[in-house]
Amino acid sequence: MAKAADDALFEPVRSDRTFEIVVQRIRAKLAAGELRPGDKLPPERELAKQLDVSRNVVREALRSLENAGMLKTRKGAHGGAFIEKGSAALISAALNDLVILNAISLDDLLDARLMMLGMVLDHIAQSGRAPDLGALEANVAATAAAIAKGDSAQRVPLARAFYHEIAALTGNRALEFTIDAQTEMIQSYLRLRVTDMDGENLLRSRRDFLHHLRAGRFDAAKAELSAHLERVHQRLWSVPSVN
Amino acid sequence: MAKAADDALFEPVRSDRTFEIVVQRIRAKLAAGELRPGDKLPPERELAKQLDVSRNVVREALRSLENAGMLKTRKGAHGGAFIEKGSAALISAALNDLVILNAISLDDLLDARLMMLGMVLDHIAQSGRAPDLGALEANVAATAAAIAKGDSAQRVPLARAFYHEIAALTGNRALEFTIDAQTEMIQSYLRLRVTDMDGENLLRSRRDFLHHLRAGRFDAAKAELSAHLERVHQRLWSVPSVN
DNA sequence: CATCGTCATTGGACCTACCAATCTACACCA
DNA sequence: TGGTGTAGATTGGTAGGTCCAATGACGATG
Repeated sequence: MAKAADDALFEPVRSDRTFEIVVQRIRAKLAAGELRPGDKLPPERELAKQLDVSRNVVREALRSLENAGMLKTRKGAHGGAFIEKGSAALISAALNDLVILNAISLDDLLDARLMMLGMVLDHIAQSGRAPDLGALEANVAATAAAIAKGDSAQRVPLARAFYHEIAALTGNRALEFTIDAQTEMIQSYLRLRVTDMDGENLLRSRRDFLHHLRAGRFDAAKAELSAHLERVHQRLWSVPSVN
Repeated sequence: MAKAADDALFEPVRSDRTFEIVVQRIRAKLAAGELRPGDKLPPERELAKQLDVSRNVVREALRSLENAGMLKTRKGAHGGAFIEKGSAALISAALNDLVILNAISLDDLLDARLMMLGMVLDHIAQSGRAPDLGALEANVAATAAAIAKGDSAQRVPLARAFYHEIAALTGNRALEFTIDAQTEMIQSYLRLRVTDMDGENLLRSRRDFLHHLRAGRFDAAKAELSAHLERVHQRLWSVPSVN
């Protein structure tokens, strides 16, 4: 019997597993806009009955969707599976897995982020429009306040927001998400390794950066950002892991 | 009974669901290098016995890992769950979900990719080193051959490879993966909407691009790339969906 | 020697039962 | 009256069993 020529005469009758079909059905409803963030799916038992599959299959499908960040489940009386709105966590989880699998190095990730932040500034410079720096100003002010109060718990989310606002200067959400994902991923490593950074230095760098931006000196801003991140990254390797 | 102050005195004894713990265990073995791509996990029944959980829980855990692209399962005698090596599919799936959830628009994604490709060229230009164009030359040659033979099936993967090789010029794997993911994601839309592009035009653009690169005219190369992608994207909106 | 059938292995699907968390409603007591 | 606590209903989480289906190895058969 001829074993599968280059173009098979017959394709498999049923390649997909049942739970994958269920996933596709739900994804389709999402793509079609029939299900929107915040909506609740029917209970597992009900869903199983409607789709005529076992509850087990439904659960495996929900697991896939939940893992992909499209769902969250809550127990109890008015619990269930709720549609989430997308977040950078989707991408940062993927990046994290790629680092775990040794497909990319942390070094490359750091460089890539630096390059992309620089790209954002280049893009702004090239567009000729003066960027709206309100969010960045507010962020630096909040950082100053947090440092003054010694509130180090606030520093990590503020740092994340800082880079987010830089990305947001482009108005391109795809870039925002990508850079957010990189920041999240890198911060999850920093949290493990660095105790606390010198607040004064951080603040000076942030203010210089902002100052350059306001004056339209994008190259100088880029250099400042670059220098700051270099210092941070340096720290990442010099401090031993706390693992 | 005091309801949860800002900093809870006691954290929940067990917040994680059992299958999540199983996922963490397996991820940990991956991160520690005890499990490497290609390795096989024990059979579900065996794993359930070892971890002292139900087989159901094991299956849900495997579903999560499989969905994250870290595993693939095969049925049958010598089947099982095998560790995968990472791929851009992880990120492109995440991007796809974000588009589905309306968190980002296809437009932004197209722009972001264009910006990042430009960034790569800027980076090369700035580094001063002459890039190794071997892979790109080969790709364009293969594209020419495919067009001459009328082999349109080869065109899509060749186009993907083309952009991959551009990203690879940086030697930064994180960028490679990110750009690959964008390309994959966008191609999955193009495949739905565009019949076939004019081969002659494509080839001319590719050759011009390469010619500029060889001569070290990075800005001209960038402009050519940009113009080409503009044409492609134009097409994406002008041709009605076949859905 | 090729071909076919058999069998062990392993993932895929189903089912039932029960546990655990959560919210509602209502009875109960101060 | 009003708060308090308890019972019940709803719903996800876990257990553990049965059977089916695909796969590959091995041996029987022609």
